[in-house]
Parts: sequence; structure tokens; C-alpha cells
Amino acid sequence: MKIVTFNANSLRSRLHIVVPWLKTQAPDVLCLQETKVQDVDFPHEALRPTGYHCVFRGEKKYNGVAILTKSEPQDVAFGLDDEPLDAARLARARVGGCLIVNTYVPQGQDRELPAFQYKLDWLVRLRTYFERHARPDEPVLWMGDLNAAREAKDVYDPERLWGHVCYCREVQEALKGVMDWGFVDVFRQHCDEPGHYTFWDYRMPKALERNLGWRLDYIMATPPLAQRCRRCWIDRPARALAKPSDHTFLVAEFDI
DNA sequence: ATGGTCGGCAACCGA
Repeated sequence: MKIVTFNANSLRSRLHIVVPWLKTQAPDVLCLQETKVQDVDFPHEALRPTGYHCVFRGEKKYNGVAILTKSEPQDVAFGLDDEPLDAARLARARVGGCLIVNTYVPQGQDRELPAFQYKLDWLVRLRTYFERHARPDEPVLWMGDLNAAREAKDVYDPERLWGHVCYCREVQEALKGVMDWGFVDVFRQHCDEPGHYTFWDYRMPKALERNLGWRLDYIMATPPLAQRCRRCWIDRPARALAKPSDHTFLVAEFDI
């Protein structure tokens, strides 16, 4: 089973990447974040030739999540249980005996703003969500853009970036709070080196070429799945590609 | 080096 996550930063403007990628890589599951498209405008026509099932929840300008699957997904739901107004940050589906939870964790904006506390609270509520809907001895995948770097080796300049809303003590503790429910970071299970990133800020000149990146996208698996993960890798964008995203594909293969 | 990015979508906001 091949599982993938990708922050698209607008699905419609990334179709030239996503559609060929589905055709050539043929994942079983592709989780998308920041689709930035309302449900009524979802690009069904462009995706139809791929043959993938699509479930999604979007908003007019921001957020938006989708799960694309080869087989028909079951038990589809959106949002945290108590949060119908911010449903476009979480999509859930059961695929091939595995529960998939795709999240776009709030970025947090600034540590002094209410958005930051909202981010921390959101992660606490996500832990409660897993307690309610799943068990750590079952096959569960939590994946997506978590807007959090777990460790120093997950950012290009840990001294300078310490205190950023995606790399600070509060966020590390909140992320650990969810992981302690029963998740293994499957990329780190296979690779312990610094310098492997999934995000390079557009605003930084030549960030990708200089590898000034962050590891903000994850595939987290419960132990029964993590021990069946054979490979996990970051599929870096081609530098020559017109309109790349600032995030990239994170791929994991499981023997299930 | 006194600027430098995107996307949505129509004036800025969010990342």
C-alpha cells in the first residue's frame, strides 16, 4: 500500500503536478491540504481521467483537505467532532482496513496572537479525536501538513528559527501530546539525518536550491502499521517545473 | 544589493 501526502497550496493551480503524479506513481491514497477550493468548484473534470475516488471539504480562499483513493473510501467524515465551522482542516476515511486522518494543522500566525493558542488547543482536541475514534493497536495513519518541526534536525537553522510558531517548545509539546497516543513518525523510522525537508519558503530567495527547508509534513502510523512500513521518502519537486508548490510529496510504502 | 513569492481573487490576507 502506497500512501502519500502533499500540501498543494491550491489544488486547481497544481493539477499539472497532481494528475501526472497520480498516473505515474499510482499511490493507493493521496492526502491533500490547502486545496483552496470550495466544494462546488472542486476540479472533478480534471481528476476524472485518473479514476481516483475523491472526498473533500473546502472553503472559498483558505484551508481545504481532500483524500484521493484507488478503492472506494468508507466512513468519510470532516472536521474535529466539536468544530463544524472549521471542518476544512481534517478529513477522515477508512481505506483497505486502515483509518486515514488527513489534517491541515493551523499554522498559528504569531505566538502573541490568539491564532497560536488556537493551534495548541487544536492539537489537544486532535488527541481527544483519536481517543474517541480509534485505538493505537489498530492500523491508523495520521498524516498531512502538521505545521510543526519535531526537532532541531527538522529545520535548516535551529538556533535562528527557535521560537517560530512551527518550531518552539509549546508546539513540540503539543505534537508530542498527540504522538503519545500511539504514533510513529515513519520517515524518522527510516532516516535519522538532518537536512531532509518537505517545505521551502517561497519568500526566501532560492530556498529550494540552498535547501533552506523545514520538515512540516508527516506520515504518522500506529505500531502495527509502522512495523510494516518498508520505505518512506520525500519526492522533491523538480527545480525546472513551472509553478512548483512550496511543499512536496511525502511517500510511504506499507506491506499490507 | 535598500529588493526578493505565491494563490485567491479583486483589496488585501494567509503562508
